[in-house]
Amino acid sequence: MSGFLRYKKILDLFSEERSSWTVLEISKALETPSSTIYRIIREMVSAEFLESAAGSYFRLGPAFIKFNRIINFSDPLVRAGQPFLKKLADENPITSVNVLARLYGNKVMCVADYKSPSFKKNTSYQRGKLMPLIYGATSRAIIMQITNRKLQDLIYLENFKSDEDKNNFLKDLKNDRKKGYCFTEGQVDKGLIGFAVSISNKKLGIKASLSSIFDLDEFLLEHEPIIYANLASYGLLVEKYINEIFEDIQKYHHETNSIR
Amino acid sequence: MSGFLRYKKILDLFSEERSSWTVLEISKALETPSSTIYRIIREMVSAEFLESAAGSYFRLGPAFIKFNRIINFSDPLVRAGQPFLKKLADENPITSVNVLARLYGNKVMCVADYKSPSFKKNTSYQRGKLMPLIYGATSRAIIMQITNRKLQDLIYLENFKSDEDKNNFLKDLKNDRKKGYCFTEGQVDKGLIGFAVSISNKKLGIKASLSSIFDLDEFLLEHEPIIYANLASYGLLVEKYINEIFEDIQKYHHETNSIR
DNA sequence: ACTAAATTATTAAATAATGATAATTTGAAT
DNA sequence: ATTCAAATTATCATTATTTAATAATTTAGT
Repeated sequence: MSGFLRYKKILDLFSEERSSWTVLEISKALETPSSTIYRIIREMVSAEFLESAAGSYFRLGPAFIKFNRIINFSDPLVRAGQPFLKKLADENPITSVNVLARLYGNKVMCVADYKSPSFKKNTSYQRGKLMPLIYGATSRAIIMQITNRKLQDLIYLENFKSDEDKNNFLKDLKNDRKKGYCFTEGQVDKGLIGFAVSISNKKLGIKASLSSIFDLDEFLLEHEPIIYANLASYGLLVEKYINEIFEDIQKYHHETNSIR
Repeated sequence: MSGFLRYKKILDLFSEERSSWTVLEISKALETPSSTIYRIIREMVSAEFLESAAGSYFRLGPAFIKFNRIINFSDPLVRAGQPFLKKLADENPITSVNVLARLYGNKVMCVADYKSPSFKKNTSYQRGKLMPLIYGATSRAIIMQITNRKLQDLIYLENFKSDEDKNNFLKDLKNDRKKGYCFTEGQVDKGLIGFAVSISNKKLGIKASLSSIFDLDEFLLEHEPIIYANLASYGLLVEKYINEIFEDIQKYHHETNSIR
């Protein structure tokens, strides 16, 4: 264990389910002597990436809140898409959860979300949550942008029930790519359905999706065209704004570089 | 430069004002050879703490969004206080911005906020933003909990206009400590006034504040008692919930330890 | 005030980081 | 497709840091 990995492995222990650890627990989990862990933890506490909690436990530190904010105000995808999620929700024919998501390692991460105030069911899509790569429209609309070779690498570790299952998945993906949008039913949350379109920007290396999730009980077939129309138009709008943000950044860098 | 600091120094370059950097720029800023920076950046990109943006620039990576979420769902202060901010806003006599804040190094950081939808003016208090230690009711209600010795260390670097200024500040702070609440006018944002109470939990090492910020133009003297009453009662409520969360955590740790 | 647990300090040995330079890859403009 | 500069990676001897066993100290709960 060396370099940044040393620190990352400790941070990765902290999860929603288990959000505080003692040095001894970390030491056991990583099979590393506690004197070493004590030293590393001390470093991370002084950097505010960890902080001590009650009873010799440690938890994640406020540095993450600070950097999260900077991302919120600077990440092109979040900046461009965030403001439209409420509008999309308001224009959808029934209550919905609306999500911007992107790749994170071999998972999909929601980077912004807006839920209609009266949406009743629980949904897994919340900002910062990692979602499975091969289930749900939100994920499909992202991975359908990825070319075959890289896709193979990405889904290498996914355990499909059978080869047939995997081939069907790939065939469906190919069809979705042609259509330009995705639909799935109950793949992530029982009783919910999802519609999604791709969001991309080559220059910024963005491969993402915009999706709306509905309660199956409220959904009627006649809603479908409106849903698709909304997603398609807001998808394009988000892409347009990403591009504007990209140009702003370019201009800014140009200015700051010529000042010197 | 060694240990975690190596990585933190790079991350600290990224700010709201300057959210993307090239390797060469980082190399210059930190006076470190670019071959070293390239190696470090590569590590951080693979850990998703940084990611490459367009034109050989790098920006903060999605790891921060993920860990921020875990904090949201696990930090006792955020968990306990977040749900009450809207209620506090709704019960205030005029539109307001309501903030939970805590110490972050020698600054004060807002960790949760709720703004009445119709609040018009801009305010500096937004989640994740660092605020000055010695200005604003939000900060005062935090530092008034700190005993003299530690307070001296904390404000050591603050530049007061004069020694008299500093002494007045300390005297006012002592008074506020007696009263149990703080009021300031226009110290952080022109045209805004702030009211705040302390939030603390000894076991969890929490020193924080709950504050309401109002537009001076809307404010009438008759609002004052209601504002104080709201802050006082919600402050106590938040402390009560922090304590319940503390006990939950204790119970959880007890269980997981006895399983083994 | 006592005690066990938590944390820090100290070390030589083991390991990793550094940075100058060379080699390679990438990407933008023909 | 070709070119060329800029970006990135690879190499490697030198230098500096990390490791982990142990001892010393501090902290926190009765």
